[in-house]
Parts: sequence; structure tokens; C-alpha cells
Amino acid sequence: MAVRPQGPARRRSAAATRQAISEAARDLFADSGFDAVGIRAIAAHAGVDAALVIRYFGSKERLFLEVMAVDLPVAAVMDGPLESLGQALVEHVLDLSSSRAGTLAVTSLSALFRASERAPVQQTLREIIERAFAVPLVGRLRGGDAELRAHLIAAQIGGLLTSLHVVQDPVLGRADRASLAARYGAAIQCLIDGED
Amino acid sequence: MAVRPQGPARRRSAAATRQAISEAARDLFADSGFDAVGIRAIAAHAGVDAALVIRYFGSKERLFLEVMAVDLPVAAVMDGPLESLGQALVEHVLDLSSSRAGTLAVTSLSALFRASERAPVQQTLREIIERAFAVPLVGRLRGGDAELRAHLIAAQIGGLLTSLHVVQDPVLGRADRASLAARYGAAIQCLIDGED
DNA sequence: GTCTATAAGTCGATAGAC
DNA sequence: GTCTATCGACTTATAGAC
Repeated sequence: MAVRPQGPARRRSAAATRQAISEAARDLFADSGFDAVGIRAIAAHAGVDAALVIRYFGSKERLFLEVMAVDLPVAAVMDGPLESLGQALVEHVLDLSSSRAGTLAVTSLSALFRASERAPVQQTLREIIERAFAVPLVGRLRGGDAELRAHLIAAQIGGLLTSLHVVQDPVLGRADRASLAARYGAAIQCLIDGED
Repeated sequence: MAVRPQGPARRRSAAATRQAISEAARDLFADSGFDAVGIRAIAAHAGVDAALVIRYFGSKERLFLEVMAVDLPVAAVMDGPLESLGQALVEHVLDLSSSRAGTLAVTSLSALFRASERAPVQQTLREIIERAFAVPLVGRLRGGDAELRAHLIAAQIGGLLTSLHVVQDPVLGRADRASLAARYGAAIQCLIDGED
């Protein structure tokens, strides 16, 4: 085996270092929020030096934006039949927490939400909503005010998500999946159907 | 006139000092959030010394909780007729921003939402929801799952409030009051009516 | 490519003089 | 009741050695 080169520590490829920082930041930001997580903690968690975090990402805020800008994984259910989309959407949202990817999306969204006094974070949130709801829905909705209705549906889903994961409403936590999907699904269906 | 006593600065009554700190904290927290506002800034804004802020309120977090725990002023509309409560509720929420007290409630609520990774803040939010929605609604709703439905209505209003004031969705910002109240009001009415 | 060292500043909270 | 002074720890970000 070749002896290690003269660098102060073991080398990794640039890509591997970047990725390690990315993953550490994602995990820490997602469960403690932007302000509570320092660059030192991210570096320690990634096994790199704190200066590298800035070197690779420019600033803590840019790192946050790059790492938390996930898409809400609802594309599949949004293409389903319109007549039962309300209930299907709620079921899908309730099931997010049982997959690793879903949990990550939900915790990232909560972190974005909590950091939304920063203008670029707010912009990121708007883009996520636009991609997840407005884009797939506006063309499909019958009746007037399609764009408004799509954004109101996004507001409803946002309300459900924040009640579940930000406020952590105990009544919603105790409720069974079926009644929750039926009740809230019906309210969303109301906006899908339109009926002007 | 009696000469001023030997204190290092002009005296105020304890109550007046407390109130000055309270008001400064309320304003600053409401438009910049918990983390972004330091004790020194609050003190400067109130015209007092930074040490007094801690002396009077114990800690920055206790000050935040005491000052931001407002009630959402919806009691009046919640007692209105059930058949049109959905639309009335949305109209009321949309009109909050045109009164001083309403704006204060909305910005305080936004600040609480954004600081909700702290357990006591989360608890405060739950109590606000309980008082504003569950208490006045549970007894009045006909049909099953009254408690669940009341909390889902709270989730819907929460979604509307956060879309308007936290995310600041531009589509909702541009929409006219009447269509917004009609569309979202109908969706809320759906949960009020029940129809199991 | 990775490190040490440090700049330059913030923070919440406390002790004690007056 | 109000102040000064300060503790101790933290922050983001940079400069430059290796």
C-alpha cells in the first residue's frame, strides 16, 4: 500500500466531502431548524472542518436553501382520478411519515416553514407549492378560478401538514386514518369539484 | 417641585417599565421573530437597560411567551349562524389585517408558528387553537366526530392564515375577497355540515 | 484539499454598585 | 428601581500555512 500523501489529514474527493456536508446539514437542519444549528455542528457531524462548509457552500443560508429545497412527493397521486382526489391526497399526506423519503420531505418542509421570515426561504416555499399543486392541477380543474382553487387546495394541505407536524395537534394525532381522510378529503374535494 | 432622587436615571414606576418592555418586545418579535431579536434590541426600543428585561421577565423565552400569547379574535363570528359560518369565518380572517388588533394577532401568530420548535411555544399554539375553535364549536356541531371536525376546521383556517401571511402566496394575495370567501368558505362549510 | 488560527462580533444572563 | 461591567460561550466568515 502506498503511504499517505503529505496533507494534514486523510483526503476525500471533493464530491464526497460536499456530499457529507450536505447530508449532515440536511439531518441537523431538519430536526433543529436553521438558527439552532451552527456551522461547527454541521462540520463535526460530517467529519470535516468547519471552514470547508463555507468554502463549499458560500454561506450557511445558501447551504440551507440548497439542502432543504425538496419537492413534496405528491406527483403520483395528483395524476389520479379527480372524483376521489381529495381523499387520496389526504391519505397520501398521512402516509408520508411512514417512508424515509416522506419523513425527510415533511421535516424539511417544517424547517423551511419555520425559517420563512427570510425572503429567499419564502420564495423557495412558493416554488415548492407551485410545482406540487399549481402545475399539476390548474390544467385539470373544471370550472372557474382554477388557479385560485389550486392554491387554496395547497393552503388546505399546508394546514393539515402544519397541524400534524408543526403544532402537533393531539386530536389529529389520535384520530384514525380513515375518518381523517374521509372528513378532510371531503373538504378538499369541495374545491376540486368547484360548483360555481 | 421636589428634586429628583439620587438614582442614576429618571425613575418610572415598575408597572410602566414592565409595560414599555412588553410593548417593545411584542413589536420586535412580531416582525422579526424570536431568534432575530436580542435582549439588547428590546431594551433599546423600550428605552430601558438590557438587564431590566431579564430582571422583569426572567428569560427571553418567558418574555416571548407572555407577550405573544394572544387570542385569535374570532369569538364573535363563531357564535353566528351555522349555515353560513364557513364563508363568514373566511371573511373575518381576511379582514383581520385591516384592524390594528387583528394585524397584531396575525403577526404574533406567525411568530409563534415560526418559533414552534420550542415545546412551550407549541403548547401555547395548541391552547390558542383549543380556545378559538374547539371550545366554541364542539358543542354546536351536529353529527359525529365533532371534536375532530372542529380541529380540522382549525387546520383549514391555519392553512389559510399561513398561506396569506407566512408563505405570502401571491395568487391568494391577488384574488378578490368575494371569490376567496366563497371558495374557501364552501370547503370549510363542508366540515361544519358533516354529512356522515 | 484540508487544516489552524483568528477576526470581529453577537448572544443571554448575572453580580453588585448606587 | 436602575445602572455599569462583565462573564463565558457562541457565531459566521476569512487568511493563510501545509
